[in-house]
Amino acid sequence: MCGRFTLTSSGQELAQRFELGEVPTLAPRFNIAPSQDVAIVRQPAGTAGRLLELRRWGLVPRFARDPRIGNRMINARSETLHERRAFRDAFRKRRCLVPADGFFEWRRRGGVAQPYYIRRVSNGPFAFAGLYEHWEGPEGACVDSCTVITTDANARIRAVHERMPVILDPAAFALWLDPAVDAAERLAPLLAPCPDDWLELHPVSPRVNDPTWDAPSCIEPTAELQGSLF
DNA sequence: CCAGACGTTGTT
DNA sequence: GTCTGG
DNA sequence: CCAGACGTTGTT
DNA sequence: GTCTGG
Repeated sequence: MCGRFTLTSSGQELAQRFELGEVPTLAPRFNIAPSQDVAIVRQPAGTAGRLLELRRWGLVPRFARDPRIGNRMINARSETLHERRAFRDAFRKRRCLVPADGFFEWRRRGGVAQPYYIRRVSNGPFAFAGLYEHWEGPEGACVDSCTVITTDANARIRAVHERMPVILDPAAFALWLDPAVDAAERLAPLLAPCPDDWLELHPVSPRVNDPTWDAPSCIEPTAELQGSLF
């Protein structure tokens, strides 16, 4: 799955990769966690242009009475998107890209959870497939939120974890973002595990476990944690 | 009909 | 154990 | 995802 | 809002 990621690329790199107009450089983030604001790229209905904006990570369905439900909607399974009530409408009409330049997965063995950092071999920004939603509560409260779609891990990632985020081929961005497209049979093929050779991974310090620790040390390679001696 | 969920992951 | 917050 | 709380009453 | 479960 995907519960932490990084975004450190410059505004220029993001603008180039996602075919955006001028984008301000965001503060580099080495430990983006659920409930925090994340950048997304979307194409509003009735337009041909893309825009980058910030949204809360953890999708709050329109029908939610309590927006805290979003804390448990940080991922959506690609296999069941089309039938889940919480995601179905967003899958048809509100798809987005979630720019990232790496993500974390934890390998559990015995009592030890070893975090790994995973990034592109070519080491630049890429896109998770995502969905977004707009929620309005009583008294004018509103939340603009998003979620990251998951799929089976590819062979390389499977050494660490059984699931991984969907990473879209840039050639698929236009179709994925087009709000006029709502044919599940055209979109489903995009939601596959990315090729093994796109990604590389290395173990990192468990400092990344603390969602308030946001520093370059989150992604520096380290030795594997030692398991319990007992 | 009404009430209650609406989700994923991992672990057992 | 389960939920909330980051 | 992980970390940290998980509760009420009364008093200041 | 819509579906599932009772």
